[in-house]
Amino acid sequence: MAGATPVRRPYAARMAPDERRTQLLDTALGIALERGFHDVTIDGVARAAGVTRPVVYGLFADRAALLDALVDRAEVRALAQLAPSLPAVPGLHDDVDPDELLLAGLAAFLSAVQADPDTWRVVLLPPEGGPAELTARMTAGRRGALRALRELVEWGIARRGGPDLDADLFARTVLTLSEGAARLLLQQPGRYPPERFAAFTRALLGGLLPA
Amino acid sequence: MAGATPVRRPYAARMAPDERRTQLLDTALGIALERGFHDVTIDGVARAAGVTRPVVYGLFADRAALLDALVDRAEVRALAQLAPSLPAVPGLHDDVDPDELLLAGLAAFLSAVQADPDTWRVVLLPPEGGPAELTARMTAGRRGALRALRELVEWGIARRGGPDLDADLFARTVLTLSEGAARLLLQQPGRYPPERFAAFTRALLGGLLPA
DNA sequence: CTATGTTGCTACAGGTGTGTAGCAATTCCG
DNA sequence: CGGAATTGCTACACACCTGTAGCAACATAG
Repeated sequence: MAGATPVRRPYAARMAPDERRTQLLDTALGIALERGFHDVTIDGVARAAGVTRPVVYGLFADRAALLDALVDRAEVRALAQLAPSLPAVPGLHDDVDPDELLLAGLAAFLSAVQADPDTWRVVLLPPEGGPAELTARMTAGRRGALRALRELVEWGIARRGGPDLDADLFARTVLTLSEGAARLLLQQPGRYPPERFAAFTRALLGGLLPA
Repeated sequence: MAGATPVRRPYAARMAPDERRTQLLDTALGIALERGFHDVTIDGVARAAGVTRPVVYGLFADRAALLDALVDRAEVRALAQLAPSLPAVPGLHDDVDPDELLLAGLAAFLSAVQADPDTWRVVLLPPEGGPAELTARMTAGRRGALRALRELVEWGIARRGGPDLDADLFARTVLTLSEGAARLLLQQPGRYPPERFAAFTRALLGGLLPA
């Protein structure tokens, strides 16, 4: 039929590098949330953004760099939201109620999650499938969180005078349950509003009064 | 140099289908545990097993079927180990201590994990990266476990007479923490022996005595 | 209405994986 | 020892992804 009309691709809207960069990150974010990190490919992102691969390569060195930038942005955002409400470890005799501190922390965390769900979805996503660097990175982040929590918890246990709990396990418990709560909140905000977790936690802690 | 000697591949040891099948599943298991489901490919399994792809295709229809068989086997094994110690829901007035029931359940679970770590590693592996079917399947399994747990927990809360806890959240808490404990046990059995979790749980529950 | 920089595109070369058709080596049994 | 029957292998046709080199379209300032 027709004599090989080469069919040039319609030119994508031009965009300043910064703008394109965030557009591409948003696109990558969408794919990561839908199908996991392992399905974030340069090719896929380019197509989803309506652009060709070289455009992506102009802004990110390779797939690893793209993913890195993606979680980097998420971490920065997440921390920015959280930082204001991160409590320092009080002194042993300060007049601070450990239970209230924990509840306040949980509330702050959950409301951050609620305020910017997609960011937190990334942070909470299992790193499986990403390159090893990514996994290492996210594991390191979790370890940091755990360390900070453990200090708080040690203070809390000493201060509180209830049962003498294993601080390490308790810190892990708090972290794990908080993440679990966040996941439920993200999946079914209707059924699992923050207040529900607050009430549950309060009931648990209330039962744990010092003898 | 040489006149195109075609270099035939050394013939792999012949094997009856059933035997080969389990060999391939074992190989796939190894890869899954090392690098996650997403890196279990027909090609990779074939190579790791010292065999060519058609051999694998002779036993599994495709990658999805292979993964399905893999987790299938793991689920069967896991359930077989667990079934003997799965408690039925006691009557409201039966003479059973809910705390002891929970502790016994945890102990049984952790000792199953310890007895067959690789099987449980599969069950506890995040399904991310596998095909959607796999994710659906593993999610369904978790839902089943949760349903069973919730019934037990409802009984326990009523029977116990402590604080009136949200049964759904409590069941989720137990499930999440048990999984977490299993993961720790699998990663660092030295630092996190089953008794440590038992002691921690006992301390927690002990603090929760009915008023 | 050009000239120049910017942004995007095409095209290539290569890697790894999927799934299938048809042939070749082995094994086993008469 | 000589056929089946069984088991494994080679080869092919795709599909999708990675990176890169060089060209084409656009935008804007003069």
